[in-house]
Amino acid sequence: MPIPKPVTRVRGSQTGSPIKALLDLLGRRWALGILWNLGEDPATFRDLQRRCGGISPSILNSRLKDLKDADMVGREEEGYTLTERGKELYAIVLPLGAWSASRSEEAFGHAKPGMRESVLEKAEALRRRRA
Amino acid sequence: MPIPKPVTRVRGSQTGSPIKALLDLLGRRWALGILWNLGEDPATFRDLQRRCGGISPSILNSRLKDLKDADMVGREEEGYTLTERGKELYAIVLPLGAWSASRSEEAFGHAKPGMRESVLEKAEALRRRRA
DNA sequence: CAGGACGCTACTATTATCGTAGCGCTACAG
DNA sequence: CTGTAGCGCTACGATAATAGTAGCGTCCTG
Repeated sequence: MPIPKPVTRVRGSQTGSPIKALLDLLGRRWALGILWNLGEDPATFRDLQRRCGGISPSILNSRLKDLKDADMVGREEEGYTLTERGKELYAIVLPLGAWSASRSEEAFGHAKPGMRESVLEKAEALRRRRA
Repeated sequence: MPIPKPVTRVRGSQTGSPIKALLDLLGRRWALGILWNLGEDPATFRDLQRRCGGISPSILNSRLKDLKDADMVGREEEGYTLTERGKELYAIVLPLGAWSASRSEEAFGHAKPGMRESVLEKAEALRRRRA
């Protein structure tokens, strides 16, 4: 099950080329958030729901379906988890965490205490894992 | 949940930490697409509209406003263009292009003619520019 | 002046998302 | 056995986001 097939287009976006399909998938609300929250460790449905700040189950399920169709997440014993493809994607978007933290600090002058660290730790953790 | 107050929040998402705010912003439809299409060179309003495949002007304008508020895009003589911050972000998501192309190719064996090249050229171009 | 492109705004129709309630299941305690 | 609790998920009405089309005012060029 490939990346969003060029056939399954969504409203308006004429999803022709791969990049458009991808941007389209990631452009759906919570898609990136789910990817992000599954990045470090698997999570159960309700767990994921909590991590995302109380996302409604209908949407969570719908998004999970999208991501499963795109072969980004799979379902294992421990719950939902990223596939190889999902992990690759996660690795790509990972820098967003550190970047947003530093940028936010610069912009609003107040990074949330602990947040920057936790984000950077995440990045660090993955880097170590991949080494 | 005590929270900082980053960008403007949207429906439901309790946009707390910087990363959530960012994922929220990028999670809006066409946000990534606009970023992507502005990556290489500036574009006028209608030009951008065409590049995004006929996105409706109301949404385009709304998204541009969001991105301007987030200091990602600015408006210059030549049209809309990425700010420094926007370029940083673009640099982060740039690999998505090549990745989606290769993944798509692997998945259904046929990259859209011309697309893969154009994507890779984009990456190449930026790399040269930054070197 | 006509014609065209531009940046947008206004408006309605359609869709996506939210929020809550709740079902069927398992586990585990009383 | 009964109760309580968590789980994965579905259903559904309410509401916000997006699509799509039309068009205004402006600046050009001819």
